[in-house]
Amino acid sequence: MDVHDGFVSDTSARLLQLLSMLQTPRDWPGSELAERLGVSPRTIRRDIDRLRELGYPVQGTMGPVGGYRLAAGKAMPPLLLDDDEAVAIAVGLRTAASHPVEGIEEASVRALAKLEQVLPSRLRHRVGALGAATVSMLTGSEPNLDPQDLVVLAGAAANRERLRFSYRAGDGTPTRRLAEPYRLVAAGRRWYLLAYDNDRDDWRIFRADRISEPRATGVRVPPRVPPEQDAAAFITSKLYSLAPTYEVVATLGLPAEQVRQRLGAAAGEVEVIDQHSCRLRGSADTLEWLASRLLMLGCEFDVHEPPELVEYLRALGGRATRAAGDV
Amino acid sequence: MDVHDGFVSDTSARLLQLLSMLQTPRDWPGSELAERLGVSPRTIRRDIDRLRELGYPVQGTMGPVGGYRLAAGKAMPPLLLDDDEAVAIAVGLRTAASHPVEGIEEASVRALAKLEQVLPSRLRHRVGALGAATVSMLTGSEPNLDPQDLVVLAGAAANRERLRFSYRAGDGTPTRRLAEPYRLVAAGRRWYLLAYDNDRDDWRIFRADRISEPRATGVRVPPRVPPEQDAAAFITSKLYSLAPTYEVVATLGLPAEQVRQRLGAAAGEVEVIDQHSCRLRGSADTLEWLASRLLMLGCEFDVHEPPELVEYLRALGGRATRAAGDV
DNA sequence: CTATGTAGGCCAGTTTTCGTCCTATATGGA
DNA sequence: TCCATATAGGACGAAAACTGGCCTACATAG
Repeated sequence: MDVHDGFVSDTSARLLQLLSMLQTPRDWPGSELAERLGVSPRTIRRDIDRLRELGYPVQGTMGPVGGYRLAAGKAMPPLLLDDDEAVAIAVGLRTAASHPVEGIEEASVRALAKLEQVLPSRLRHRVGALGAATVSMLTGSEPNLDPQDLVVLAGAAANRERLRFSYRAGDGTPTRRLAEPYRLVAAGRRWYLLAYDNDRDDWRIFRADRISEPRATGVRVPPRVPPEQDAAAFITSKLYSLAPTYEVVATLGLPAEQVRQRLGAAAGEVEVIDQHSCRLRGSADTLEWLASRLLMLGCEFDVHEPPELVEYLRALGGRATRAAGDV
Repeated sequence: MDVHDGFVSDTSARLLQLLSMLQTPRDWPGSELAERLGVSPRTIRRDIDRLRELGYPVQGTMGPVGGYRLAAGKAMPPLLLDDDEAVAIAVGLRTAASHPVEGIEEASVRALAKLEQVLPSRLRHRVGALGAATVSMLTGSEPNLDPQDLVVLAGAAANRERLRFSYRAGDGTPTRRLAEPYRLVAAGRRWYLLAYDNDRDDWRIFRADRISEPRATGVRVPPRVPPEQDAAAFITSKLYSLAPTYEVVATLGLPAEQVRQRLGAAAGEVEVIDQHSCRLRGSADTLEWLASRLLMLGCEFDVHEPPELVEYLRALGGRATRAAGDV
């Protein structure tokens, strides 16, 4: 709990502290709130009213064991976090940004940008240290994508700031770029930046994990007209040339229902074969990801497509068997 | 952006909206803020002053391209999230709670509890749907732990509320329990609840993933004296009888430096053998976790200890090889 | 039934807040 | 170099809000 109690007896400051206390999962008697905030109980009751008028439903239970606490309303109240909680959220969002969850990719980065913008520097160190240990976990041999860079890209896109960064192409040669970012989008577990390349004088799509050292120049540019009215159309039209996706077909030795439950509905289509097996059709963008999910099911399975996955599984199986070879 | 502009011309409400806008990663000219909030520019400047006095450093840049934005200060300002961002944070925290990051386990659950307490119900559905797809990913065959239950446990512990839940013992038989939770702690990727069992009249440690349907009774009980002055001591003394941990010894065909970088420093001790290989000693609590991390390295390796891991790798290797067998 | 908690009306005195002036200063671009 | 535009902030009067101290009503646990 914040212990910078006492003065700054501003009404607004008191309301914020009140919100902070009420977000704790416990009941606060009005008398205790009054004492801690240094005002009369009557004022506390008025403050509670104020919060309610602002749309934050403070739930008050009567009787000797009663008290106030903040309940769920129709709008999100401002979250008042202590240091540890802020770090925990930042770490969680960084991993979420590295392994985006379908449907909330952009929101994750927006939230991370919002948080990192105001995160005290002493906490930033902790986030970096903790994040480093977890980020490279599922990426396997993928080049690791720094969430911090993502935040810079998203910020520049939102702020219409010109951006300078170095980009290494598919063959590994790095180039220095100057561009006006338009949007940062996620497609199939990868991040792409749609931007107007000032050197090439044309629109380009950059893979975020090939961008390094992005720096916002601070120069704001007027919003440029995207190549097509709908940016999403342009992206999807060009994306498949950039994103190698694998179409999977496999037979699994597990009831269809269990597979759906374990893989989640987003995994693809699951057809029932018989009581003990099913067929899975889906798509993914990295072999490591695919192989990991299939093996984690713990059941027997046959992979029919794609051949790359078969090859990868053969190699992985060999490594595992050899690792278990000489005890 | 929130578009419930206009009235509710309360000073506090305006300050909150101002904070909300300033957290966006862009610059806001004072004139635009004044227009949106329906007050004069002078009032905006005064509000900015107020925020600064509250400890939130608003950074203002002069000149024709200037504007205000919230910078990182020494304390966390209240986070004002829109719906999508709140959902993204909740999803991130749920996965973080299921796979706790060392050092911030409790903070993750505290933050999640704080957020879920005030999360509007319409967003709660989305969180549930999105979370279900990701939670069961790394757990493998582990019984999945509902983050929602964790929140209830943490809340009850913080609020000193008596708790009713059903607990299934190691042999699978479920029992109904009534207990006074003391603390929720994480140890090695698992959650444990230290509580006073009212039926048994003694202190017990419950594994959180074996608890189902926890319900806070709403009855607050006076804080009970923990069995030893330091709860952590009691827990660690009893924990190892509950938590099966595996001590790993393996030889990896990868330079020690790369292993440290890829696995993170927390993975264990890495000894240099020669330029191309190293020896890893560490501990983990699930075989799936161990095997996955080792295989994701993509290098050849030999597992010396424990025998269970060898056996698991042999089985997994067999499955992978068979899956790749008939193309 | 009683103690304890929330809920809220009323009133007077005080404080804060707001808008409209004003000037000073820093910055980017023509 | 000069100008337009931005932040930064002082002074003042009118208006609005806030606060504390009363009061009563009502719900709940023991």
